[in-house]
Amino acid sequence: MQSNLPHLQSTFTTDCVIFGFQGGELKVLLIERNEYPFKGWWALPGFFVEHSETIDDAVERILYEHTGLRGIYMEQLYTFGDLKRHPQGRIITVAYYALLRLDDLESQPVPVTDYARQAVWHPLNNLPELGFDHGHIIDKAIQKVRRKISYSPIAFELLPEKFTLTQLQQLYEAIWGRKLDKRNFRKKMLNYNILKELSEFQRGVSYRAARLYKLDKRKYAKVFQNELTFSR
Amino acid sequence: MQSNLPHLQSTFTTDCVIFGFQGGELKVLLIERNEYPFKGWWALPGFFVEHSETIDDAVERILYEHTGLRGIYMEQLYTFGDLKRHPQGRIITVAYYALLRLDDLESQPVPVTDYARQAVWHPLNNLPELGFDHGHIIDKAIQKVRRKISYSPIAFELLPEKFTLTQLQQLYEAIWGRKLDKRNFRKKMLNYNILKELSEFQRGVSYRAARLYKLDKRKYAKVFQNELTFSR
DNA sequence: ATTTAATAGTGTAACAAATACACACTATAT
DNA sequence: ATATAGTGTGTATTTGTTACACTATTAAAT
Repeated sequence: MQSNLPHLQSTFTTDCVIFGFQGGELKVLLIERNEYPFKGWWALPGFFVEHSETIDDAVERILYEHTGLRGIYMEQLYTFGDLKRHPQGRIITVAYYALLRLDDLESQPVPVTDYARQAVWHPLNNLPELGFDHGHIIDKAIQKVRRKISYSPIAFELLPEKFTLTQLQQLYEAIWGRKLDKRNFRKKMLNYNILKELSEFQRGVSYRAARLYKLDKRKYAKVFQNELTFSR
Repeated sequence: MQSNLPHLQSTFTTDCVIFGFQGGELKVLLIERNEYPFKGWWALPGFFVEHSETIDDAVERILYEHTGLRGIYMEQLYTFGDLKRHPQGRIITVAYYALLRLDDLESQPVPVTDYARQAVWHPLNNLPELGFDHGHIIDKAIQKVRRKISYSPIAFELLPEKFTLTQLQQLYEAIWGRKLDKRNFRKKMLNYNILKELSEFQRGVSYRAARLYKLDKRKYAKVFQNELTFSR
């Protein structure tokens, strides 16, 4: 903010907590690092932000490098700048979180970068030890998502296009870590009038097939502006 | 996040949206810049973060330099990193907001830094044109505060220790930009049980003096953890 | 053909919270 | 004494939240 300072190279990173939902469980995509520091450790996907890209662009790039997908829902989370968080000196990281439809992935993601040896989905409730302050970043991310699904329909970013109400409920339960009443959940959710009831049903299950729903995009957009109040 | 990179000086700034409440109005402390770029323009207080301080420390320092106060409530807001936001190249800024009891200030604040010629409280609804992307940062800050007073008792950070219910209501009205019903407001606020009714009353008013209240710190702390739901 | 297992799908009563709404009271200034 | 300006209070209505249990449907196993 001051003048007469040298034109310095920016040195900050971005790290991204990528959430997915599968088998009734929330998962986080972690990489095994192939570079020092923390070589061989698990960590969040993330890298230095290039000089010519915005932070959002850098995150989109990182998401693409690790998942092969573009246009993933993402939001800035917090900027971490403790003096000791990076062994090479104080390097701040602008952390993001992203929400991903796991069924959009064709297979286990293969990162196309050098700094990651592999990328693996880990259940949120059973994470390995992480390098840097990445454990802390994930904590903050889940807290944010927990709050945000109460007033914003971001949960749908984690579900396939067509989903059952039970899947939606299980997702809320996974994020909040608490069981919900089926009848009350359905009543409330259908009352928002943001779901379109399809005439399609689940297939390949050995019990009564559930009806599929999808978002009504127009109403969804309105709700995104106005805010929901979804609690308990 | 990668190794074998030179140990570079960090070059990022922090800017702080300092809110105050006076005369039923929300105000923002702006400085008149005494340095290029944007010399002579109004802008947010903010500066480069030193290499040896955390971001929080830098913000506390900046708050102290401009208000003479320590221990002000503050929270990180967002990190802005557009390529064009700073004329000297891409310098990101980690923006914070702070809430200040204006009656704690003895007089108009005098900044002790070189880069500010003066610091002046401006009504939020009538701001001058600002340098950098600072207008945008203020927008984002007020949105955040607007949401946050719905679930967290941060409003009290803007009021004197002893306040009337009408002052509290006017503060909510100023932040939300909407009139509230007096009876409903009082019922709801008193129901949270976080206020202590004093036997003191307002003085020096030419009409019926209002009762003073203050926070019950113990109950306040609990509510801070558990969250309120204060809407409408 | 019948049974079993697994999950889908549905309604109501009780309670709590939010809203809408109007008038009497009190301190001071003149 | 009276005008002024803001304080302080209650209730009925509507809306939202909670608690709670059984029947329906399908595929698989027998």
